[in-house]
Amino acid sequence: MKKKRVTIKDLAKTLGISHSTVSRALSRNKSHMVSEETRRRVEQVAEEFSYRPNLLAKGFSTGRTGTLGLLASECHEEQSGAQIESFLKAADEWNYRLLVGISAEWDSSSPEFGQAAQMEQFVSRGIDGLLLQTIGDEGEPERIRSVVDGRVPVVTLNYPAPGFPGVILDFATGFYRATEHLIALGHERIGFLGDAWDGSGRDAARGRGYFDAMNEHGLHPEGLPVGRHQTESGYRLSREIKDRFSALLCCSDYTAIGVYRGLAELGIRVPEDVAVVGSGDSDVSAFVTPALTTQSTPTRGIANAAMELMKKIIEGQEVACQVVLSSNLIVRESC
Amino acid sequence: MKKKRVTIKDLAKTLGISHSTVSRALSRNKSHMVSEETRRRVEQVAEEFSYRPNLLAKGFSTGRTGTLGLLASECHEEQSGAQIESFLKAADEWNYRLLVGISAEWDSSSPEFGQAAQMEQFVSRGIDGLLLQTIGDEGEPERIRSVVDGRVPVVTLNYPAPGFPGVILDFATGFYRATEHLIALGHERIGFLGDAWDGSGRDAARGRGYFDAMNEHGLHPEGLPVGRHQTESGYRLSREIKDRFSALLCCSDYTAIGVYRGLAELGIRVPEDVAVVGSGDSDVSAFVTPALTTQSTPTRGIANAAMELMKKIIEGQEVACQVVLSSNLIVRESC
DNA sequence: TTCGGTTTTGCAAACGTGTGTAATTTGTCA
DNA sequence: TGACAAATTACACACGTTTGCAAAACCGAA
Repeated sequence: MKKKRVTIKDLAKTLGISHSTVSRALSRNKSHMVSEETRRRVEQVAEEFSYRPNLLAKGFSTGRTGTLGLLASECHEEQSGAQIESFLKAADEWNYRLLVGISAEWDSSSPEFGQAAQMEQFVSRGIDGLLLQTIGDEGEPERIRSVVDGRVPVVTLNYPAPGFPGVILDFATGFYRATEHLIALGHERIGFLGDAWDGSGRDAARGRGYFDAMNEHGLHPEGLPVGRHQTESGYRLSREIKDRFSALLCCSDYTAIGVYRGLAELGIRVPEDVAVVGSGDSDVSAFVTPALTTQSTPTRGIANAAMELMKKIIEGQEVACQVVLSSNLIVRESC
Repeated sequence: MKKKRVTIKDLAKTLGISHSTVSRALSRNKSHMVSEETRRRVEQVAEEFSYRPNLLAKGFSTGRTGTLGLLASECHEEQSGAQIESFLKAADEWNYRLLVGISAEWDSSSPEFGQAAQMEQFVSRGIDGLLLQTIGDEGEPERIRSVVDGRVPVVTLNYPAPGFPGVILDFATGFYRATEHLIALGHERIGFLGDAWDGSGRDAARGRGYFDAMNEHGLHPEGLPVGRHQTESGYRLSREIKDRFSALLCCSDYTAIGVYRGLAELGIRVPEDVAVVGSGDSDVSAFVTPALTTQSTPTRGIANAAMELMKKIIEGQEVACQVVLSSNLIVRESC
């Protein structure tokens, strides 16, 4: 069943030349070392035999595979999916393949398949670079360093790790503005739904913006930890809101949609009784009722910036350590 | 900067034995060819040097890489993202890595980066199997065969391709039941929102179920093509609905949510004036108002079934050509 | 024709691992 | 102690490609 692949040697044999010449003829940048004449003949035979290079062997030989590793965080299923898609498209445009993994927060019972193991797997498979979307304190820089150990360039995503280049969306300023927006509307009891315990955690940056804005206006910040950002989490938490808050900042659109539902069941109206702000500008956010005011999240922009950074590092350039993308508030009907 | 990796030869040298012995000592299934004594010594030194096998070289040598290719369709960003995540988790559990690609419907201006090219890339990279989620008539079996050519086992996803094993969710029966459900509620003017032109297309199976149910009850089926399944599509289409229909079957939850919004703006109530059914049982579907009646879509089940199938094929077993998973209707408030 | 230089080609090694086969060691029994 | 089988190890090659270096071919000029 398994057919033998056509190799470079097969071509060489039928052409009556050495396989190294064939190799040179087919490699784009070395083709000046081969006469135009033979290059054409080689290409013709290659076409005829529908030769496909063994990229495994090529990568093994050159140390370059044209493959990047993407270690994504399992945050909110749907939202992180959109981000993954953006990376896939960006990588495709830069002519890279992507080995994708999800750092397993969901099953800590088998630590051997955790983040570090995935990273090692990727590195062993000869990736040219690693896109790392770590969560919370899982991403201790030393641990990353110990695994990768300067062998593979790393670009961190939305999580500034000292010493590693990365791209981060400026959630802090985004949430700062969102909070100010709510304050300007007259709100004082503004709650924060997200995991920003003691200044770290998944939503730490958003939390910082929120805290700063509240403090500067002499207001008392108060937050509710969410756990996994799912619609259900927002629904569940809405029970604890009652009349504690007149406005809510959610770290995910989906959490916000869950809040919508929960509040509605309690007879609390949005935005009349409670204003709600989301984050992510997800596909649905503009179409729920009331349309959700949310923080824009340019997944394609993040992906492109990360790829650009990665490309530069691979090519040996020095790069600015952190690329910061700004996020603005998309004001709709929910506040 | 780039450090040299510790190889099997390095271990051999410090141990004063040949590298082939080291190889055998470290390989799980051949370790009976090595004395217990040396196996221990090898493992100890390997640990000490923190040896990591070069999986590229291993794959090159053995022809097995432990990597699968997943060629996903860009359907609806969020929904396909959830399915991709399920595959990643399933693959991880079976100890496989996933090379992920998206068959580029979004940029047909560069056909060289289309589906066939991605498949070739994957095959050239030495994947052990290909998970293929094709759309519409893009997935002509001959084309797949010409690229893969019996070299790599293929499992198709939600798209039965003659001659290829695959796993499909029984959308047809699911939509048949959904349609019957609506008919039982007294609806007669039931519209279908999806791409099932002339029996093929992305939503063909759903369309079949719908058509069958309508015909069997002597009702006139009528469908609106959607294009990309996004929330916005549903919103846009809702303008064309007016009072043509008293019930709508949407091939995606997100389309349904868009319809919600559009109808609301026109002063049409759900479910009083128009009943709506979605598909996908996405995270948000239970939390929109009214909670969406939808067709369940077990992404994990699909992923697991596909992995199981793939594993069997790789191990050389004969397999049933199509695994069919059933889908049931989750009745909520929208009809 | 011969020389020097340039272009083109071939040889051989390298990348890290697996594996068939032969060589060596070990163990057992007479 | 010697012989023979069994267990263990070493040698060498394979996998497909790239690449440094030397050899060959070519070309123009003296």
